[in-house]
Amino acid sequence: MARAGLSGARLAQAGAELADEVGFEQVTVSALARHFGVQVASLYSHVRNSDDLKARIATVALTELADQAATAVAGRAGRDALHALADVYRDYARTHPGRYTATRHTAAASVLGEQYVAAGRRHSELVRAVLRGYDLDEPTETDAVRLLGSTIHGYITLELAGSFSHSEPSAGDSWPRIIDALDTLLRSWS
Amino acid sequence: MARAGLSGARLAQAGAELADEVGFEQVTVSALARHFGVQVASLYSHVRNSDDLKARIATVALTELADQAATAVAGRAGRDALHALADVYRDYARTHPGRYTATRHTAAASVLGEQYVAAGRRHSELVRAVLRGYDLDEPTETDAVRLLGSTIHGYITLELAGSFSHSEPSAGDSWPRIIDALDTLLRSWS
DNA sequence: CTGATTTGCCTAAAGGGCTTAGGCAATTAC
DNA sequence: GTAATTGCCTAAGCCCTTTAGGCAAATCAG
Repeated sequence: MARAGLSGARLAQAGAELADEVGFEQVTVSALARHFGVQVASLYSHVRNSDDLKARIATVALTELADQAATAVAGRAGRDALHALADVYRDYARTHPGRYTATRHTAAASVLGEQYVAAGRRHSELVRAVLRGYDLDEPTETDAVRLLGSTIHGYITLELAGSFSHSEPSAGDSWPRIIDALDTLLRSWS
Repeated sequence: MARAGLSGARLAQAGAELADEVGFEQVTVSALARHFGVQVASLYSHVRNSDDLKARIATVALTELADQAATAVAGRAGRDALHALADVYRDYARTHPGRYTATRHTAAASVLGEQYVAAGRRHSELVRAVLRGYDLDEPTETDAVRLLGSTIHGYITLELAGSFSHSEPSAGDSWPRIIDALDTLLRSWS
């Protein structure tokens, strides 16, 4: 019988794609086995269990997102960098909703640790790099990291959940104005 | 055999408490049946299915939170009202993490609709009431509603996930400073 | 290239959650 | 007190997870 050529990495990758199609919560060891035309038990040679699979998907997504964010921020500063960074997150969430959800699957930290945590650190560093254009002192800079993270993540989460779709203006119109407001705020933060 | 005295409302209430203990995702028809010392199938006379149960819990939580928010905002305006409102959300999430998570279980809208949606509208109205202290024109007021919602919800989500627990200052220290920054921003929003 | 070892996928089986169907007993209504 | 209703029960089927043990394909030694 021909082998399917599975591996931890291929499962994580296929799982990420599946997450975008059916939602991260619906990604299951069984569904992935069906996708590869393979018995469910066969996947357990490559992932420890369901949590491990989800953690791997989360790590793939968080790393991919960090790569895109790094590219977007490179060579920009201030307001320009802020918009570029914010847009990367929002665009990623809109094109890859399952993967975006996966990035927040924080159980990943306790299961895989290492790579997931490393990707998380890259994100923090990128936000701090953008904030260097606003010269803030500690602890204000940390407050600002948290403000940006909260607002961006919060907006994306609510938009993905459809919270903005039943009222005017469109979610896409409010977005740049809100990022601009944050830029103004950062510029004048004591 | 003595009856347990179940009802949709009691299940929703017990489910909410269970959510705070074990996490909203772990609230299951089976777990709830165990809690009442009753056979699993018995719950199906009171809730349509698992989604219905979760939607009821979400509605209980969203309504309870709206009540608390309304009380907190009553008689306050401007910065004062903003802090009071924001604190209600954060405190609720910290004391009732399972219930807070439940409030964002938006599948609830499509299952139960009515009450859940009504509670959601109350939240929007409260935020708009607070914003009346900052006189903003449309569409800026809507942008501001979304900014506040995003930042507050985002911060709470990240804090609950432990994202702020491995760095200084504490999540409790950044919070009032971030809300103050939002107050300043709203005061000067074009 | 052949034989031994490793590795990949398989079958089998057990446990748990969800859900429906149908029955008996406790409660409520008359 | 009897009849109608309602509440909880047993039984059974389906899906997902996970472990154990086996056979065959790939890989490695000589």
